[in-house]
Amino acid sequence: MPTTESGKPAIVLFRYDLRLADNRALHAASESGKPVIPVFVWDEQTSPHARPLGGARKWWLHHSLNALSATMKARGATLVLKRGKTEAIVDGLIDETGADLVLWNRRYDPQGVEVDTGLKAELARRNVMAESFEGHLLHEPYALRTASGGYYRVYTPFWRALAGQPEPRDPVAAPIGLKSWHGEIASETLDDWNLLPKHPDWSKGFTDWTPGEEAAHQRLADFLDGAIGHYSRERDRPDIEATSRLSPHLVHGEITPVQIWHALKAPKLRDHGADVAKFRREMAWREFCYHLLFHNPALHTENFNASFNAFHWNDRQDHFDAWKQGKTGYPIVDAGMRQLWQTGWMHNRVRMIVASFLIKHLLIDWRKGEEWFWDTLVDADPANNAAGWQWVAGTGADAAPYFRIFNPILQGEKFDPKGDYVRTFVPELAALPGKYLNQPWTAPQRVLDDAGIMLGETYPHPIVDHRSARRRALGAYAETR
DNA sequence: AGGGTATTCAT
DNA sequence: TGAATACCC
Repeated sequence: MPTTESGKPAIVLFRYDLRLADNRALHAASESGKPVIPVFVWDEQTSPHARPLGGARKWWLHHSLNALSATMKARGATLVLKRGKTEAIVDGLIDETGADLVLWNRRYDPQGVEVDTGLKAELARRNVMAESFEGHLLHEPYALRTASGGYYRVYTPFWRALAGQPEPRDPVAAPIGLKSWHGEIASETLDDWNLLPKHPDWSKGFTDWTPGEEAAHQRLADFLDGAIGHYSRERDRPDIEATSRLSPHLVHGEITPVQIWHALKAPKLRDHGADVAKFRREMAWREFCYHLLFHNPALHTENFNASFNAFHWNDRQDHFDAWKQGKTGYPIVDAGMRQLWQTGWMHNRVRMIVASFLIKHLLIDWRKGEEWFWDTLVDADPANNAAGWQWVAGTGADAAPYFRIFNPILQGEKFDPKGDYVRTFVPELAALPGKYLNQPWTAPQRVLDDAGIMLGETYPHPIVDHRSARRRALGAYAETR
């Protein structure tokens, strides 16, 4: 559009796409030559099914909005904050500013789609232009279809289909000069939103993280300079820095998978083809989960495989509490749960172990675990979290077979061979020799004494016995088949 | 992206 | 007798 066409402003809606680069809506607004009004809309009200943001993500959102706001300010623009129903907010802004164009990046969670579909209809009714753009996936969900027109329910064919797609679009640069709207617009303030945790101690351990677009790209650069070199071999090792840790940046849209995909083509990675390929496959899991969510709005509340609906879950609160607090008596499980609470994040391998433990050893409903993760993970993702839990539970798409029950002792020994991870997050076991580290209850009394451990006092006895819990789970699952 | 156990195989 | 293998859960 020519820059002279209209002095009327364009509204750019920000949701969880807190970035300037590869932001197609912002880019198009800027290209239009119109003055731009950037608005972050926090809408948990339009859709009755909207899921309120968890605590850890609220912490992240607070800091990420601060970062985005500052970057915008440096470019002469002001980020407006609004909370409430999207349509009402946009209507109000149009009335206030005379805006005749609204732009946003598409979302793929069903509640987001619902809100944006409603908005589009409202704008059409008002005769205001609306434009939506490809959002935070490599490919639009409707672009990948099985031969029979359905969506993929199995990962491997999904991966083949994705790998057979044309390269994802090129990322777009951050707009060079943002022509901002200079009228006064009432904005809410971050302080009003009370995003930071009420228990201030909680987020004290979130020191590994720097929310915001700049930090996201720094994280990617660090990963490509370092850990990706041994990604394929070490990605399952929670004691080693071998993963990208990009997930919280991705879920807040500070960086896009498209940017990452293209960054993986850097010449310096030429000798790491296997690692890059492995990482791309993990990116494809994220994509796969979003496809599942797109087609299954209740992915976090309903068994994907309905034959599990009759399954009888255990509701022992004391077991659930022990799990949440990292006091199950199984060191690798407890280390994971404490890493989660202390840092807002947990290594993926350990997520599978603790989830398997909750579901199979304790027979507690996967939804309860999913909710806890939703509240405590800085990367809590509507698609990955729900699909991941269902995968472990055996209720999900392409799920782990029901009889696959992780042995927390063997998993600890295999993936934390030196015990560094357990010793970091379960310090009361730090002096225990590796031989007993994942099964302290088998250590001779003298060894426990030497390590300063009193089972039942300084570290709990196992809350369930592995062998009998395993048998119980197999029996319970067999009944539902 | 597993575990447990019986059986076979290789010293 | 311990390491691979097979096979079921």
